[in-house]
Amino acid sequence: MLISRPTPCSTCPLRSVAPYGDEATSRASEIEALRKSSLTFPARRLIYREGHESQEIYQLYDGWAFCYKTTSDGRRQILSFLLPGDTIGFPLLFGERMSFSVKALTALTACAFDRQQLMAFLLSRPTLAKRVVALIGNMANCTDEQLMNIGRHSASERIVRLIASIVKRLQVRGLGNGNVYPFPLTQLLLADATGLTPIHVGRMLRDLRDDGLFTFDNKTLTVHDSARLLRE
Amino acid sequence: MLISRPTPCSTCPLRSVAPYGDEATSRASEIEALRKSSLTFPARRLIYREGHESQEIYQLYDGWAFCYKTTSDGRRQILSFLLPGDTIGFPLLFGERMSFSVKALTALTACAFDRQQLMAFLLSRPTLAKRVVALIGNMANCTDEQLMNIGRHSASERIVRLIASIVKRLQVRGLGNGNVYPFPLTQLLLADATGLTPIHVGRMLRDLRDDGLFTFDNKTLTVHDSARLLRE
DNA sequence: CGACACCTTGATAGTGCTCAATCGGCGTGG
DNA sequence: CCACGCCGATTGAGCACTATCAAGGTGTCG
Repeated sequence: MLISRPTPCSTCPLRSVAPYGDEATSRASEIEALRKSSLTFPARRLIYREGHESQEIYQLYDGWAFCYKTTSDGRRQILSFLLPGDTIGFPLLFGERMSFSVKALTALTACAFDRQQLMAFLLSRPTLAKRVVALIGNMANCTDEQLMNIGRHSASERIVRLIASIVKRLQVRGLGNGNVYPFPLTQLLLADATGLTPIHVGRMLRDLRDDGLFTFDNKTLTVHDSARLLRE
Repeated sequence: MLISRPTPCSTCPLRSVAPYGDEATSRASEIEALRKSSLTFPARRLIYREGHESQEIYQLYDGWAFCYKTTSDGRRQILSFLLPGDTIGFPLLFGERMSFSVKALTALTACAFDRQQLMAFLLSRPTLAKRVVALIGNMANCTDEQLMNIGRHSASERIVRLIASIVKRLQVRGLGNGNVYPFPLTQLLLADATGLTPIHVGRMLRDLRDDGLFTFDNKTLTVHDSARLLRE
């Protein structure tokens, strides 16, 4: 847990993968002892509020969530999406206060850890500490990528890159089936993540669909031109 | 060194402050032993290139630098500006490869550390390790702020907020004199940091000047309405 | 002096936003 | 079962904001 597989190029801040066993489960027994009750959240439930404290960190088992900040006048910027296996509330590892809000996007199941216990455990194991440190580096890099994406790309490029980054992460985790992936995002969420208007996102998605890149409806993404979507 | 003062709201990723002694200099003697030769870079000198390895981390004594990424077609996104006291190449603390480039903005003087030595030292001192960890949290938060700034604010708001964040950092470090601050940024640099065009940045700066917010010329920023610039 | 970097202005084009209306799906409650 | 409300997607028309292109001006440095 809290271990990052080498996700080739994902644009995901919080990225502790391997929910169901991988090379890191050698330590599984010790980690299992730290797990508190597993629990569920309904869709749209606020999990953390920006600026608030919390002693609990979660690992996402199933479902999606997203991290965001809001401006004083109500505009929202989504910082990242959390997929199964990700850690919810990662910043609580190095501070007791969340710098952004997190909300459940779908109904989700997760497992809770005590912030301090988990941190103490991770720091007590040098190899784990190293992995956490590498993970932090990845997180920072992904945020930087997103910054460049929003700052220096056109509307349709932003959408393509955001979706590509999510698809890559889904692939790494073995979610999805061939060219078909679960994809519960709405146009409003895509807009808030890319700095665009939901209406304009809709237009761009139509263009991309007409272009034969991908289609999505009914919370399912179907990639028709995988090479073009995922190339750089 | 590598200690972050509580900078109220700065938008600065790499933020190890206190170049010339503060509460942390209690450990100064130990740290001094780690310092390698101090050195200078001319303006516009590339210090790190994205994707390359390096064993040296620098602490900036004097002058400005900036971190950036470039797209395949040459567009540039500036991620952050580095001020005197900041650490150059912070990501090398948790990885041997830089995920972005760093360039000297002005001529600058700095002091070198060996990456591994420094990391080992910081991790061997629990109180220092804690500070590094807090610093990482701050860095992430500042990048998130910048993401929201670019994603959800108008051109002039972006510029105001970017400049406000820099002014706050200058204030914390005691750089600047009353309402006058050193400010070596060009309109092109502001554009690459805010995701705008240099020409448009110029127009917005004119409007802000006409509005009586601030003026800047000759690498000097004069704030006329400090309350309005720094509010929120 | 020439070369260069930087700033400024104008005219024009285009990208993305705002506003308004329609439509379908879905859950809730009568 | 249907009515209703809400959410989300889609379309059109018009506008605002930002980019692009072109030209000229200033300062600095060799």
